[in-house]
Amino acid sequence: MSLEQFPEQGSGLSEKRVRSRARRRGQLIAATIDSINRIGFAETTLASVARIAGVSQASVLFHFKTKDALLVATLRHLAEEYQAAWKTALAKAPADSIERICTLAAADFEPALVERKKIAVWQALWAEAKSRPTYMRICGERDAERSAVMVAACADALRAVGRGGESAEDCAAAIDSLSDGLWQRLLADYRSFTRRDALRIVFSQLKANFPEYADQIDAAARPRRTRVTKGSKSG
Amino acid sequence: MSLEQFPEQGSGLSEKRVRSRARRRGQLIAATIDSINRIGFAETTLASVARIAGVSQASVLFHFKTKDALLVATLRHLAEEYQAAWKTALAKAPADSIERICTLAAADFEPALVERKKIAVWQALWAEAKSRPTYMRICGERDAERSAVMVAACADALRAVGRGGESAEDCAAAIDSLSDGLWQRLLADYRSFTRRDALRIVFSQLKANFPEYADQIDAAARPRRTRVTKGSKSG
DNA sequence: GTCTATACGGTGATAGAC
DNA sequence: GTCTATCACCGTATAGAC
Repeated sequence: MSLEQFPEQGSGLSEKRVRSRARRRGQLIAATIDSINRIGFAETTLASVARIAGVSQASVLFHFKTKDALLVATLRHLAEEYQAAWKTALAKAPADSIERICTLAAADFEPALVERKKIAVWQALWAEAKSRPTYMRICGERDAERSAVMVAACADALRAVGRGGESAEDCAAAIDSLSDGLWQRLLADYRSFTRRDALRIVFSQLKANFPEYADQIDAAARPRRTRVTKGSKSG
Repeated sequence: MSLEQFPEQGSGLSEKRVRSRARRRGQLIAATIDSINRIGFAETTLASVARIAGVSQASVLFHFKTKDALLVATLRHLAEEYQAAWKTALAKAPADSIERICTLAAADFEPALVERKKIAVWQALWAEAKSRPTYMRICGERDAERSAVMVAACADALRAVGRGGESAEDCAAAIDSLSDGLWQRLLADYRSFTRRDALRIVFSQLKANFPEYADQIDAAARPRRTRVTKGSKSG
């Protein structure tokens, strides 16, 4: 989950140089997130990002050739973080299908992911995605892979309790759409609606959909020990 | 559900004049929706709206003093349309609590509301709302009233089946958040995901949450005769 | 009411010194 | 790499003719 790779210019740079570069880019992406969070996507300019990062406008453009490239890098960063979160969680989860469903559902609300400013940026970029093919592509890839895993887990779980005739797609769509809606609410009602509220609702809906697994779902809901361990990069 | 009222300058204008004005404003709001739908919120300018509406930029500013006023009017228009839709639906629904829940849940997906371009505008304006107090207020009012009705209906329904101990707030939040998420998906997967898919999933979740009312929910799901009758203005 | 013309500030991007 | 200075352009908004 390193911040950025540079496939464009991978060679000829000392490792130190590369890391320094990556750090700067990370700072600028963070500043972009801050800016969108504070003043919104439409109002975010190179000037606002530069000011928050404490550098000059030209410096931003030195690291990202264009404003658009900066925004795309920001979106990609969030998408990668999201993907890493659920993949890591899934890797640690038992192989049982209902456990996998619970794990995937809960992973959406890991503390690092539901930071208010990040949700704000997701919403903003996602809203713009419709008219920006590049954004759409990045977001689409994010969802496709996860969605496939969720559908498969739902199909398994349904089959295991003799409900193989029901639509696993619909089941997965219900769970995932609920997550999306709860994210939205986390952004809107951030004072009165918390991550714990969201998790409680998610698990209540899992139980409603899979009453046969009620005990297991309760058990999965209890260890609120959602260790994120995000820093661990392979290398 | 008339397009616009003019509380600011209500007097001294002939009725004809007032209506002509309202029509123009309606056209400009429609053009704004088109623009946001096509090129996104950030790229929408007075020029783009004027071009779509087929008038000059100055003409837009004659009817809406500022660009911001135009955007606020657009958001307000959508919010009023939304509110009118669920209120009308609710007025025609039986008084039974589960019927009211079904009606409210289904009202979110009336054909007039789930036009792709309208969802696109909702998403865009909602994403900006965080950094625009005025938007937030308009959206907040929209949700507060409806949410209260939904919570009350859930509380009734739960009590009626001896589950009064469960949280009606959570129940309502689950239903409403699902709707929000499904709206998002209607926008993203508009080719493969339709209004009917959304309705099917909503009703499946209602049944999962209220298995005691399965028959009634099925019955409510069947009459897909969602007449909108939107034109009827009280006069 | 609608237009054309225009003022004026801010925006993304470049040039070139350090 | 980072800065200041600068460019061309485009955004909102206004003025004034018709």
